[in-house]
Amino acid sequence: MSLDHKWQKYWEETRLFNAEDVSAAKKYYVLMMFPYPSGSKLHMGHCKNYVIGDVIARYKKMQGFNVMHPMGWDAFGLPAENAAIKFNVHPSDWTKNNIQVMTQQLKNIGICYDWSREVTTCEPDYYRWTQWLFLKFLEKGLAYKKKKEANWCPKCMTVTANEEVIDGACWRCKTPVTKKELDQWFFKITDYADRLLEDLKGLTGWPEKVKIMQENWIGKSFGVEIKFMVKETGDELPVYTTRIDTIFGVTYLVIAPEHPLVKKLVKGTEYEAKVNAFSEKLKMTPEMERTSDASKKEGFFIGRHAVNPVNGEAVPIFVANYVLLEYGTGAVMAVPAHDQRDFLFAKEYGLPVRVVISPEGKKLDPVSMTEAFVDAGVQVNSAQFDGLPSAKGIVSIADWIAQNGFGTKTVKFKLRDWLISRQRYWGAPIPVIYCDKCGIVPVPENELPVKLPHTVNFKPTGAASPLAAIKEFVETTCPKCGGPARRETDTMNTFICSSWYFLRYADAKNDKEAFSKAKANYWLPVDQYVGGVEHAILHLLYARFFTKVLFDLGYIGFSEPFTNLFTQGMVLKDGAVMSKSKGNVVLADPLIEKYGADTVRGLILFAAPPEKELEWSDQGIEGIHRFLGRVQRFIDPRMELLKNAAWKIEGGKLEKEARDLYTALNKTVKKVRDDIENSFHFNTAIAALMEFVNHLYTLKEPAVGKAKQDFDAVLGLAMKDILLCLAPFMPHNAEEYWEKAGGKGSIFLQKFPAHDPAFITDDSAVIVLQVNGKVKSKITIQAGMADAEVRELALKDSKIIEALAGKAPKNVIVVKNKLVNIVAAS
RNA sequence: GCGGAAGUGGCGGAGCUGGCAGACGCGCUAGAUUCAGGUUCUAGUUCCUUCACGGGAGUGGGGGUUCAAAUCCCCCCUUCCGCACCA
Repeated sequence: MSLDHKWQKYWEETRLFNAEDVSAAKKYYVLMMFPYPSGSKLHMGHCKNYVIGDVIARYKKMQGFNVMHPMGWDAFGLPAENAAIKFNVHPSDWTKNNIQVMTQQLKNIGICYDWSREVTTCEPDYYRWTQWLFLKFLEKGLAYKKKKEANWCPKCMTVTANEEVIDGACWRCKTPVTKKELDQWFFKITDYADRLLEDLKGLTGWPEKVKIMQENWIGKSFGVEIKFMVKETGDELPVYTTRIDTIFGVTYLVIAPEHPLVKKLVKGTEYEAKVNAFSEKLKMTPEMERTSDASKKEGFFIGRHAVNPVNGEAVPIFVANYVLLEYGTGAVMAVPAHDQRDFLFAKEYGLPVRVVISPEGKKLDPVSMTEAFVDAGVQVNSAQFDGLPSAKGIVSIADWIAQNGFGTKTVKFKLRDWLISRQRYWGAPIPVIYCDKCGIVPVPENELPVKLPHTVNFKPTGAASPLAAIKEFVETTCPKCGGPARRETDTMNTFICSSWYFLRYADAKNDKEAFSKAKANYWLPVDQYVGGVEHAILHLLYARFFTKVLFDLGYIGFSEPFTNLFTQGMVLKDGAVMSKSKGNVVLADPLIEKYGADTVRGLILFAAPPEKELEWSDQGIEGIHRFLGRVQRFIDPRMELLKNAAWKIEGGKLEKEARDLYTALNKTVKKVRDDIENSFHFNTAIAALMEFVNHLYTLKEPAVGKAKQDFDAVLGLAMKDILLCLAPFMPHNAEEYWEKAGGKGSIFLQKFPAHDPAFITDDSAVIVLQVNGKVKSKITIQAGMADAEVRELALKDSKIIEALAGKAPKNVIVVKNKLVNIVAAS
């Protein structure tokens, strides 16, 4: 049996890394974003993620924490279904098979999971609780059904959430999305917009980048909703603006072509057909195209006018492609002089430009302007507000409008409600029933789970989920009145499954509830979450939302799920992210086979700091391999010293050689600890260990007496500490030496070394001597020598005297234990 | 366009609150061990110049602050990432 397997088996059999629900030790919950069981063999990209988490888990265990490091599978979702269709197998079989393969692979690189807490989101004992959570949301009015135009991916044949549309395309398959009107289930994430934004401030353990991305996505803005009125019909037409200071510059209004009021306004007029054709066209245009060229503004007059409440002026109403139905009120007041989009549109269609904000000390000419003036300035042409700085104008005009009932001050968010229904098979069925008499009826909790039928006809049809074709599934009775009823046939977005899995790990086997409150409150929030930055918005926003809802419902006592977040850099190959579809994967197995798991782990960790992207290269693997060899060749002949090594040494009583070694050891241990704890910079931690091992090879052991005794004692400790420091990174070898050295039990039950703070500085210091900032000489002094004394020595140094060439020093700067810079006339 | 991160040898990367630029590793060169290859060990390896001692330049580019700048300030260039008609 190989060394790798020997220890992997040992860890598994001794359940060494299983977390305790009750423990005197402090808990530490380290979690990797769980993977999608895609069936691709483990490649270096995967390896990097899991090895990072593994190092943290093992390190924390050696610090005496009760560590929970679980693993599970985000197992529902389109790729399984698509692959199943392609290979003509059932998604369930495909998924199960993949899980098996991936589990083995994770074990092969020696990741220490608590497998007893494994969760698989496509299993009924998991999605039962996903469905239960849906019912809770429904109960609280946080889930609702609405007919709405939604993003539709023509390839995946389902609707998607806004968060899943990247650059106007489906985030999974990159197909440009179109719009489709369907009856859809939504989660009211907008109710939580403010808290999701506010609580970001408290997430001090999150990367700034991720917080900024969430902030932008939530997109809070302060403005005024102002009521225009359609002159011809008397309809109210509210618009939203953040630039109320420009209200007197409105020269026309623009409505989104899909706006319901538009239909009414043009009904029976010559514009009706034109508007319909226009909005149809926009609907079919992929969003990417519609928004790709910011300058291509298209639209036309619809024969109606709107009255500006502040001055009674009637301005023409247009429809145009650049106004979005979903944001604000779906209509905007156009101020071409001060908004670039309006400006371009006005120039295109010959609409008037009216300046109402003037730049300080300048005059704008509407005719000769080449772009909108969007900065702050002074109010002009703005009735009683003339002369006011526009920054004050925003406030005063808003107040005045509110007082006169022209409109109200409003806060808007870019964030929209989360569309959660999917017209696909491989997901958790939405647990509701439609009854002609009773309407929408939730499935009673004791009837959960609503099991996903094991059909073979799971190909998407386009209009409805494949479940709709399964009579036995659809036809049911109403839980309320007992009459005939139909089941909902859409399934849930898989991001729901992953929005609470971190809670399930705390109590994975519970068949009475999703998780016990006590266990959840013990284990969570997650102390260290690790994952890819690609989920900065999607998963991380949804998980925060779920946590807040569950907190409000009283199921948990915390409202943020992840205290610390670490986003690791991806592994690239030939400049692209490693992925099966790109055909640029470097598999882990062959390398593990050849060099052993520890060498592969070491290389990944040593090549770059973990947050950085890593362009894969095998170069360097020899270096790690050699290092392990050097450790072995050093320890083997000195095994007796290691076996007899003490746990603590009195530094003060050591002879010089031993004391120097002891100091070097302490510095190394401190560096390793600091690098792990402060920044997860495992690359420099490993480098420090290499440096120390190199140093050991250069040492000459004193021949006899106390000097030799002391030295040997420190050397024994040094070897022991090296093993302990190495253990989180290269666990198999560490265990092996630990055993050879007669260590009792696993090395992971030992304490990680701590440095002796009294011995981290050398007795002597090398001082750099500079003349005018250039190094001219070096001297060795007693560490901590007084500045005046060092200065004296520096000025007496022969090379310095030579460099000065008789010139008198103008100034001498002494930096303690570091350098002396002598400033002389040049 | 807006926001964020980054730019250091042939390569991956180190450089803490300003204080010897290039730790550690790869690669390369020379030597030792070896029948040979591999392994291992020793020495060297930023660039220019010099037989050498030495000297000069150097952290994307240009300015500045300072005794001293990869590090702080200003301007510019490049790359990557995110957002992008959000009114």
